[in-house]
Amino acid sequence: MAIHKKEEFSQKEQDLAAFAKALAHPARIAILKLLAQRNECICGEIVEVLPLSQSTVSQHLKELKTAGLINGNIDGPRSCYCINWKAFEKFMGEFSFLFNKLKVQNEKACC
Amino acid sequence: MAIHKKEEFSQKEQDLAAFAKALAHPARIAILKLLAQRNECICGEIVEVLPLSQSTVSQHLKELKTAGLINGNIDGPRSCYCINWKAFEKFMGEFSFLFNKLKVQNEKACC
DNA sequence: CTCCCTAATCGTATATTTGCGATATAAGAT
DNA sequence: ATCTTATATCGCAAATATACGATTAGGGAG
Repeated sequence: MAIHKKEEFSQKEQDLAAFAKALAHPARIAILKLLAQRNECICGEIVEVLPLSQSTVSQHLKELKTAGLINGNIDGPRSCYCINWKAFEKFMGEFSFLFNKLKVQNEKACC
Repeated sequence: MAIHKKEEFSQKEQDLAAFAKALAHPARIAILKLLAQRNECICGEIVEVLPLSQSTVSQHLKELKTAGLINGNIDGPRSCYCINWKAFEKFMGEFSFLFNKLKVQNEKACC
């Protein structure tokens, strides 16, 4: 890649792409699923469930956090994560807006 | 990456991740937006709109097609793409199922 | 058939992601 | 103060992704 061209796209496009990138790995999907399923936020239980090392899981958690999809209470000995539903809904909403809405006027596709 | 661990996750997790990965680049978001906006399916007009070379755009189109998000009529001189709304809805539905549904029982988050 | 035009593919350079072991950090227990 | 436990971070290796120019392929026009 000579130069990153990502900056040349609109902010909204970049934001949606960043959101999608955060979801673009089965481990992160699995983490989010776990966080969504448990009543209590989890910490290192994730490490036991996933087929990945502790450091790798920690890295995935960091990516999800950086993307704003999860919140983390790093309080001392154990840290507690949970889904940031607000951010989640925001992005899902934007996707729906972008694609579901435009779909109506475009039903007669050629292929 | 010593070994790819992606295979160790469930098929559904892998599928969702693959879908997200297809969306994980502003260029591909822009392409999908374009395809959704135009009544007619487009071909190389995309190249003119995007700040990328023809070969790069072609590669992104290929990725979207491989992911099943778009259909392509490669009919001779010019090829015509359009969004595969069915696949799109399938994935959006699965995301909603996974996250929106689980949200209800998990409103009292700790962080 | 030869000349265009459009689009796909190849080869390659560079950037980013993924994964892990080792190490650091931070708080509670002894 | 030291040990333990739970996480985060660093450094590195390998795999992927991104981008582009050059080339190839496949029609239509003349």
